[in-house]
Amino acid sequence: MTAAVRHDDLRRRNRALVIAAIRRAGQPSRTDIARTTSLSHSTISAISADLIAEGVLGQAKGAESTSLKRGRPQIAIGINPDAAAIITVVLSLNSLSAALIDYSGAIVTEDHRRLSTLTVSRANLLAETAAAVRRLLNHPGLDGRPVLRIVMAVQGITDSLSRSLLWSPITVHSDIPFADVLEQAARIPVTVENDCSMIAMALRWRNPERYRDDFIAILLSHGIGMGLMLKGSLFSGTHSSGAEFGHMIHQPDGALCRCGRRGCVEAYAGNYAIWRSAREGDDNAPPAADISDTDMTSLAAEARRHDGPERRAFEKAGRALGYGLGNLFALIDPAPVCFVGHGASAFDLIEPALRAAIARTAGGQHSESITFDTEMNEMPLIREGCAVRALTFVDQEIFAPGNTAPQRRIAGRDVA
Amino acid sequence: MTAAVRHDDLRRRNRALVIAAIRRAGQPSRTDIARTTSLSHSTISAISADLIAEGVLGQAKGAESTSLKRGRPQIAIGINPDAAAIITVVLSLNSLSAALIDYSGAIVTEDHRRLSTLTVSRANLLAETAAAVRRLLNHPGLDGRPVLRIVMAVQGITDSLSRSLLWSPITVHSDIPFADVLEQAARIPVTVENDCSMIAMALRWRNPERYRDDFIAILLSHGIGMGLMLKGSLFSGTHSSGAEFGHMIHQPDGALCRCGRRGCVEAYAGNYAIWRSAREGDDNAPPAADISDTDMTSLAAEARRHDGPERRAFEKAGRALGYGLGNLFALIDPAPVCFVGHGASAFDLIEPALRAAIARTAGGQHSESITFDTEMNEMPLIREGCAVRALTFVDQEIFAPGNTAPQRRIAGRDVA
DNA sequence: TTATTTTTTTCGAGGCTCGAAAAAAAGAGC
DNA sequence: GCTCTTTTTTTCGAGCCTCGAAAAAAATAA
Repeated sequence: MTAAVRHDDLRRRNRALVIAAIRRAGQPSRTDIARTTSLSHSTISAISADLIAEGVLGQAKGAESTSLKRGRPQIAIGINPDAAAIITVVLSLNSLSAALIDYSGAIVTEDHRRLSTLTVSRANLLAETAAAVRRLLNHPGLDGRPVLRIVMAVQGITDSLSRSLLWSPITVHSDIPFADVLEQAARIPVTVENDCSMIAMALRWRNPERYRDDFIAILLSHGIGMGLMLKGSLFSGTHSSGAEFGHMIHQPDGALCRCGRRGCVEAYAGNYAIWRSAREGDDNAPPAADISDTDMTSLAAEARRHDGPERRAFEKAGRALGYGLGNLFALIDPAPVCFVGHGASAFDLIEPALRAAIARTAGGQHSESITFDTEMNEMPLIREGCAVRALTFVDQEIFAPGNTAPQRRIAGRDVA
Repeated sequence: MTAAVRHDDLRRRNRALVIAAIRRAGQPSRTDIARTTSLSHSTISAISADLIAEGVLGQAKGAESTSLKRGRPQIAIGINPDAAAIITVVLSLNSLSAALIDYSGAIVTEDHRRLSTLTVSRANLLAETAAAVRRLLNHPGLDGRPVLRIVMAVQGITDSLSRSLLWSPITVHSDIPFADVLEQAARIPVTVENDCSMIAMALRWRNPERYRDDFIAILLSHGIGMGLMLKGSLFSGTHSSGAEFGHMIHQPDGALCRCGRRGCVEAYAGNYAIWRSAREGDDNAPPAADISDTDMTSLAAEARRHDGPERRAFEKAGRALGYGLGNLFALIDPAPVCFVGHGASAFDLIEPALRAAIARTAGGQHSESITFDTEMNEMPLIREGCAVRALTFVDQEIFAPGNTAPQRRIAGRDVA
């Protein structure tokens, strides 16, 4: 039983639809928008006139209308970069990085800091995060734009309302109310998301051909993360961000996992697990805290050079990932997969065992036809995903209503 | 990017909303409907007047208005049972059962047949199904009602469009186009669904307190099936009905499953697996084709009587189910679970091992608080789920439009 | 300079929901 | 038995929204 549809929902949704269409197309004409949204020309005309008057959109008056066609030239409409701004915050192991992004999606400035996440106190972690946001809010490049949304991505489990980090491998603290604290500090709505979910958002934004409605992003790094897009929307658990692929049990009573349990996929496929298996040969040894990317690169090089424990460690990782993916496919059916992160650079070592394992599962009936993709660098993807998400929020919630003048609302918000 | 919202969508959706509210409430007044739908009184008045004029609803003129309150008495509105009818078809191992159900959800008549599904030819299977539908269409109790939808439930995997049975353990045939064939035979829109999905629908209908937005129905019988409700809608795979919980791999290279693979949950928890483990003690023995419920009951009795291979077989089943559920919970977070089918009668033997296994998985952090429910008889649930689904279709697709007179459309449909 | 073509805007029609007021239909009180 | 109160339902006008058709705008082609 869906909610009742009121009359003004109509305009709200169609306004959001128009903004989204422009965002995707870049500089479309009104006719283009009418075609992609399947709204009538009159409606597009009315909505875009409103949005231009409100300063959300701008007419690209630049003489780019070098159309060689006959007839009245199209007038390109674009997102007005100065209409608003958003902030992205990415917290990962020993690093805190924030960015100020204008309403068209362009980066205004970035702010990186090293932060010993494993040792920092709870209060300092929150204070550092708030300080990064405050630095961006005071940045001259902001230039008076109202900052309307902050989206923060963290490795770990967030609550289903996207307000707190419930648990994370990068800190000893749990239930960290980032959204509450940042909202208090900045007076701007905040959302806390899982990093891999943001990777999935970014993948769809970058390559909607391949990553449209159903696909899987798997982050291979110290641990294993997953972002899952199903039927066009991000999958999340009922109480948390869920999708804890790395902690599905691959082998009951198997290798010791960083989470304290046994036999998790991560306990075979995380960096620490591959390292442990290759160098120590003991699945029950306590996981190393941090293994550098360089270490993993040389481990992979060694595995490529000759047969031995290194090669077998990567094979075991592939086998665990394959069975895990196969179990996932049993539930959701096969879908395109993108392996993200530095671990993806060793995908050649992982792939054969992974495919062999998938072929032995229910989801692997057409395992040859499943395609994998790799992307070494996860950080830009995470930031981009946060930006897409934040801008979508702004589009839908702030600029969509149209009943009360949005300018006033923006001006009324305490920004700096 | 959702589709454009047209103006007439509004009425269509609000009409469907009103019908749904009435279906759930039974005999509500217009004021009741306004409250539950949060539409205004005027709108409810307009919509219900239309629907009554079209014959979809009826005013319960019976002097049930024994309200002791002051003021104008409420006028109860109800679904008009004669407005339409639907047919449910349930195909399971060696049984084909269909029912004719009126628009209020009451059963008009039922039609059971034994059918050797494992040996019947493809053509005969389709012919028998079509014949069952045809018998119902010729039943005098139909009484001129237009039959507007057929929903068929089958054990097995259906395609994502709900038109074919892709694979099923109850027959050797695959890719059986039930929807096409039945539509050809009856000239009525047909949907083919997974039986466990229909169980989930029925559970929510029966007990929305417990089974609201997120819950899991697990069918314990010869094989293991699952119906999954997530965020208020039935979960399905991207290409098929998906949710093949029974064929998630519990133990790589483990027990031989009916599906030919090794280590599936079903290969430990299906009836044949429990039987095999208790009586043969060899996990690699080929699965028995059919084990009667009586056999399973006596096996369970023996397991309760004394320690031994019987008891251990049920424990192994519980362990497999527990790890499987734990892996599922890692992805979707814990949710209420209902075990359905004859196998649920041995839940007392399964539960301890099941809970112990869940506690060792990522999803089992609060494993004590997870509640399980059992329901021995799956057949009524499946039929009820089909009925709910079929009636929802009729509500939304047939009676919602309102632009063209529905009466004409109904009359124009070739029914008998 | 005129005709053609294409895009954009304007305008009226038709629907929809909503709030307020009116109408309807009972019980309560004297 | 009559009037007052209370509650439900209907009616009516206002305000939006989308759409199609027609008009206006702005270019090229001849």
